[in-house]
Amino acid sequence: MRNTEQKSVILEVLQTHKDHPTADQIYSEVRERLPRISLGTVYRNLEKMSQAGVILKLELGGGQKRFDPTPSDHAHFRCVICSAVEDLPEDLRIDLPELSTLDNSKRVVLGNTLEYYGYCEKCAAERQLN
Amino acid sequence: MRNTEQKSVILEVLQTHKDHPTADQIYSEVRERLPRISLGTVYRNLEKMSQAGVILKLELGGGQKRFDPTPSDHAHFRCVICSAVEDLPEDLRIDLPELSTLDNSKRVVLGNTLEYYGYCEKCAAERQLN
DNA sequence: TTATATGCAAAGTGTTTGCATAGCA
DNA sequence: TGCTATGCAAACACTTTGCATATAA
Repeated sequence: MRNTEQKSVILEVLQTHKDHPTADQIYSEVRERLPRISLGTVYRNLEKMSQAGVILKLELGGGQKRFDPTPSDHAHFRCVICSAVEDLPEDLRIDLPELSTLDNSKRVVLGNTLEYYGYCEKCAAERQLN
Repeated sequence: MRNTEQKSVILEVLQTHKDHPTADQIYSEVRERLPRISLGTVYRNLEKMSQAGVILKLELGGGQKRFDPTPSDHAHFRCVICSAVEDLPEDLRIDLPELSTLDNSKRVVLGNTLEYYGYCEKCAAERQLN
């Protein structure tokens, strides 16, 4: 993996985020610094970095992939109606079993994500009305 | 939600699965019983049933949504290289915090999924070679 | 009877890819 | 120098949607 300005700007932009931006959110922010960068380059770099374990590619619903600068444990709540994704409080995180207990295969475990799903506050309210 | 033959066949087909088929896998199996059903109908019904909490829509990576007949707790392993999704042994499941502890919002929690990610056995092996 | 569901096909959305050029190592 | 990354645009894969018709309640 070669070091290019595009790649480092993408990573820097991503690291300023506390949430999980989509590729085109990243693209538009990166373009403020590199106006000629292409969306394809953004996708290619995000993909490579997530394969390298530098960042995390999340598939949280809503049709768009999201990217996380800190590949650490996370808990999210996803609404099955409107696809909204909300972060859950840190202290919700539970102690997961030792990764090695996954089984005795040769998988390399980089991390995990925990996702709750259901109706968000807004959709739950609208549901009551029907 | 009206009961139609299409809907019940879709649900029946899904319930024969122990894995998490994609919409077009379901479509092709349903078509053996209802040759004139359309893909759009399959999508519409899967969406409705997942909104109703009857089934679970999973976004596990690989670009395709997957559907699960039993909206119960699940643990998966996803390869960040090849996007393969593997089921993890049942006994891996951990005791999650009481859903009510999520916070004191008015969210309705239907369930949760736990996902590990990393390199699957095959991709881990190929990675060693490089 | 009438509102919801269907089949069909077209449109949409997000993502990937081929190719010629640029630029890192 | 040689090989990887880029920009551009076209192609792709999956999903959603408009519309006229069919059908459950």
